[in-house]
Amino acid sequence: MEIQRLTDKGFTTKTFQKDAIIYEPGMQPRYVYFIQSGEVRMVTISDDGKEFIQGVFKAGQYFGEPALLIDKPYLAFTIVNKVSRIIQVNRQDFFALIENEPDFSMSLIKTLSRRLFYKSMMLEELANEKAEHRLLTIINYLLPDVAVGAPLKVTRQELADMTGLRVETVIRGVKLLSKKGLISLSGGKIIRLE
Amino acid sequence: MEIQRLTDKGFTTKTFQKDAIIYEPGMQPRYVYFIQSGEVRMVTISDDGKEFIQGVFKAGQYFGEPALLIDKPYLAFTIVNKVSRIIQVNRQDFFALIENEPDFSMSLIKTLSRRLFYKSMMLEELANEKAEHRLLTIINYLLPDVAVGAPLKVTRQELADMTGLRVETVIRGVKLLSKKGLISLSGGKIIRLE
DNA sequence: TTATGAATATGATGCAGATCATAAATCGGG
DNA sequence: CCCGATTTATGATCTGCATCATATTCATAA
Repeated sequence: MEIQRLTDKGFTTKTFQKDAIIYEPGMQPRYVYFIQSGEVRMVTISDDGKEFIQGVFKAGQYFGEPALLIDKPYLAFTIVNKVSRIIQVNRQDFFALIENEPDFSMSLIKTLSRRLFYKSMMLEELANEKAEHRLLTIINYLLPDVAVGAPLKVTRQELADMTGLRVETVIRGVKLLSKKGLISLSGGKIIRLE
Repeated sequence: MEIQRLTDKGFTTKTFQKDAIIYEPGMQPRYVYFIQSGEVRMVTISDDGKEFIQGVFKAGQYFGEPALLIDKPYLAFTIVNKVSRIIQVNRQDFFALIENEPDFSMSLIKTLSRRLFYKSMMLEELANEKAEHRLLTIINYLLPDVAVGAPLKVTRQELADMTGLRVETVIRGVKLLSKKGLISLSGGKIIRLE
């Protein structure tokens, strides 16, 4: 995996504690961040303090490239969910990585494409669909990542922050979806069937 | 420019008439589309027929790569705005392009990053901000592309379809923004100052 | 010019979801 | 097993924007 190759090359790891802010909107990008372990969330926060989850990144993934690549200040906060060990790769080294490692370049292209896909999907939802539809869409998007019969490890608040809704609306919406048989609940948790 | 190189290599051009649908949601991607001339829009359409503009593509640009790269069916329609001459590059040739032309690969990465940036910005707007704020944001996003003193060539309906609002709301919103001095109008058109 | 369709405009009404308040259930750590 | 904190739950009210209806203005071709 990419992280291994980086440590082999002598890149060092930095530890960030829970709730640490790795960068915030307006800052000029200096690094691309590769996660060795832990988890971070990328969120925008409106004037009245409401978070919107732009993405969640885990071990083996990287974040912060788009801003660095097009040389524009960050739009979002990146905040640590679980203590994380992170490799900061500066602009020069990152460009070298792209130019000298064709398979990294290809995987970056695919990663960007996947994120773009997700954002296009959510944009359509936020622009045109109402609460229940939005909820069903992210739930179905998240479910394939959990084992059959296992629950979705996500709070109603997190669903709210991914869909631009409010907790109360998510709580009511999830209940309705379950009543309609479109999802199945078990002890409050959303369960993957089949 | 990339298009020139493609025609040099013997790729041929196909003409699409206004309002032609190049692809639609659910279709399996087979090509990446390079625009030689003309203009297309990429839109998602909700059950009740409301369009959301995911992007607009003009001469020299290409579209359709993300779906092809991650091998998932299209999410959106791509519809011709103005008669267009388009080069269809199939999967194999497109991958060859990425692998054999390092500068194309880099420009693709930057293009994807720019689109991602735009979508992140709009997601925050649609999730958290109300009509006036959304309008000010796209207007300020679009303005740098027009000459100083020139008007924005965009209808209220198009602004509506980019922001997830309704025409009436856009009309009232634009008027308010101008009253507040946040934008300037001239004969109904939004003007770039300085 | 005038006709005709598109774009802009404006008022009235309805409704989904935000907001506010308060409570019950569940969870994680000592 | 208990306790404080987090998460889920539920009702009441408020509000921004959608929706509907109907003009008016603006372009463009005949």
